[in-house]
Amino acid sequence: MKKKITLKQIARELDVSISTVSKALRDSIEISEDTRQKVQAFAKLYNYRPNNIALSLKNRKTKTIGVIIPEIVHHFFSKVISGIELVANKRGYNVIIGLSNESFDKEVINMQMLANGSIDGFILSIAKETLQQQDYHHFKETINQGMPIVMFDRIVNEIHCDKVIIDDLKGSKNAVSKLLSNGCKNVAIITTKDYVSVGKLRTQGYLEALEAYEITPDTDLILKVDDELVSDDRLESLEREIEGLFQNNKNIDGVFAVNELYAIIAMKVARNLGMKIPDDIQFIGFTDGVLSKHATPSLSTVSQHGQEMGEAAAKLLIDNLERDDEEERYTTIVIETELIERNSTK
Amino acid sequence: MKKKITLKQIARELDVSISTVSKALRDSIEISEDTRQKVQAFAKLYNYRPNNIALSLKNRKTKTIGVIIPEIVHHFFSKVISGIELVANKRGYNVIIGLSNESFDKEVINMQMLANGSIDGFILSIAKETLQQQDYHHFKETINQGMPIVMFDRIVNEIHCDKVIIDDLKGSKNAVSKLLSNGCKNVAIITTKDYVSVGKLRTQGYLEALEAYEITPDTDLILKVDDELVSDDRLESLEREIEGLFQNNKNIDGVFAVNELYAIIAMKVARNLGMKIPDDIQFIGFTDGVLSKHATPSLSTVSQHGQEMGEAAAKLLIDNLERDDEEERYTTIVIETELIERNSTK
DNA sequence: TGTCAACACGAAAACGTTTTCGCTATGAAT
DNA sequence: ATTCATAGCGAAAACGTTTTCGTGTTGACA
Repeated sequence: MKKKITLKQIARELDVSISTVSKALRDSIEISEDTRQKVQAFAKLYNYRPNNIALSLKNRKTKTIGVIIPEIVHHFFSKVISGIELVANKRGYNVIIGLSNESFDKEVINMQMLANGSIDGFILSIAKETLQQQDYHHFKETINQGMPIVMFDRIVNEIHCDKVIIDDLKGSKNAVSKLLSNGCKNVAIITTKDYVSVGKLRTQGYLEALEAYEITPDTDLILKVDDELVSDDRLESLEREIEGLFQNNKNIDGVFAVNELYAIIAMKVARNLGMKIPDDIQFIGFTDGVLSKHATPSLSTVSQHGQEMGEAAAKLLIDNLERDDEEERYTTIVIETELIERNSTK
Repeated sequence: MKKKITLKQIARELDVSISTVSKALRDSIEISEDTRQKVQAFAKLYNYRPNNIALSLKNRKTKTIGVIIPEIVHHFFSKVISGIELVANKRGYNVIIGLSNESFDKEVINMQMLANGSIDGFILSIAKETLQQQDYHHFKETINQGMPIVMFDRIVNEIHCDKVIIDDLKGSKNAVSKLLSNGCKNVAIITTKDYVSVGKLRTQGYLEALEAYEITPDTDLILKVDDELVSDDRLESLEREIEGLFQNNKNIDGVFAVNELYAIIAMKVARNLGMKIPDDIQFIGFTDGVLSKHATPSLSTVSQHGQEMGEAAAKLLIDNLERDDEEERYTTIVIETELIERNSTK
């Protein structure tokens, strides 16, 4: 087992100084051709690589990005990470992951763990609990210490930083408009409680679409589900809620759901009730994931383009990190959504 | 913007030495009650936290685990990460992610990026291309340099290190036996090419189950699909392949697929051909993901318990890192699979 | 008064780099 | 012969810690 070799060891071995070795390896003109070759050959032989930690300490930058997300077993978030990793790697950065698990405390702890010099900046999506408690001091403190943050998807206006979002309102408005233009007269929405910003916005898009078609919203057709974090028994009760929705409103002929799972479950319930998709009832979901694509019938969805969001966020952060003018100008990038039409709509 | 404060700054501010500050913060008995309180108060006021990079350099350990996986937009792998993160965090470690994207080169580059001091050890699952080329020098070198590796799922016997696997053979043998005991007479398997070790093992399990039931394997019923990495047009051709399988073998009444997607697609094809599930034909997949649970009919699967695998791998690695006896004894942990019966089987 | 332990603190090394500055020897130019 | 530029290299500082060792002051005790 030959341990990693250091400059000091090379220096001792070749009977030169550490500085000489360092310079020789970086092709400095100060060093004679002779010694340069000697050093480089030796270094190659022993497979020398500069110690990253030492470099980080010296340069006061780690070339590492911290990413905090609510969960990773989730198509959207893993897509985003995939995008982050892509541009980060291309630009010589590493990605270090923290999971908040939708918990405020874990979010804070994770950020503290990373903010002590381990990373150069954050990319994050806010935990639900944090959104509920509306306690954002940890973000403010981090930014105050000079560590840049890029937020994506679940953001909050109160915090002043770079952001990458989609136009939730427009995306859902489009989707609902599509249902209406496809002939649906009674479109229901399955959404989340309002504290989830995206849920709220998507509900608003629904309402605006109705308005554009001069339809008065019917509160009976708006189902606000308690939580997105779905355990197995929550699933059961969700099914019953949706079943109730359909039973009490026999005229429903279109459903817009603010996420993929709600839409899939609603389709299942509808089919069990004997409705034909898309003839009797049409469905559109939000967030294009593996479920939408492979469901039967395949589900039309509003794609969030998670990978692009990740790429944009990473670009924003790294550009910021490598920009030397100190002038802070925060930008918000809006990624366009895309309505992917499949077999759950006509 | 108040930047992070250092020991040196505290020392200067309070007119004591750096050593005194350091000791005071760590409650050393060398320091008088007076100065201790003064220093601690000051540190708290300025929210002092030791710089992680400096600590890493000094201690020659980073308390960070490097994870290299083929892709992250994948239920199984994200589950594993989730498990790794859980125990890593609990034990004060961070997790840094590298994606090989199934490419040999990216695997090597990623490992080099991390092996230069950024991490204390690796947890990884081998890229397909690496398995094909059978070039494992980067693993050997890493281990030789004293950096421990834990492999999970896609392993290779040639490399001597800790491993976490499932009993692929047993898992698939169980699944196929289940189909047979459910009355299936002609069970087909949809599998991958043999270079993917798990594909090979699962195929073998299939054969052993048949043997146990004294059934002679029919090569027509063994469909070896080219690649697991499925792009959209690959999907189409996969459907046609499976359709061919069914058309040419009308007697098939059971299907075992080595992953979830193959099973879902096969179910779809079968349904389109007018077969009733599970009456005419039964299905079991491998890898319990979101598709299996929410498909209609829901798919019976062999669960790999990804999260547990991640937890076990992290525990193995950290135990190794924190053990001081130098005696190397590699262990292989086998995580039990579980057959989850849903509606695609009787 | 002289000795010694205990106390409280500081200096410095070490981790592995990079970089600035200074030094010496060589040869050329005056 | 003296000056001077230059080539080639080394010493040391710096990044932020922790820890070992040394040192000065105090008070107690013989």
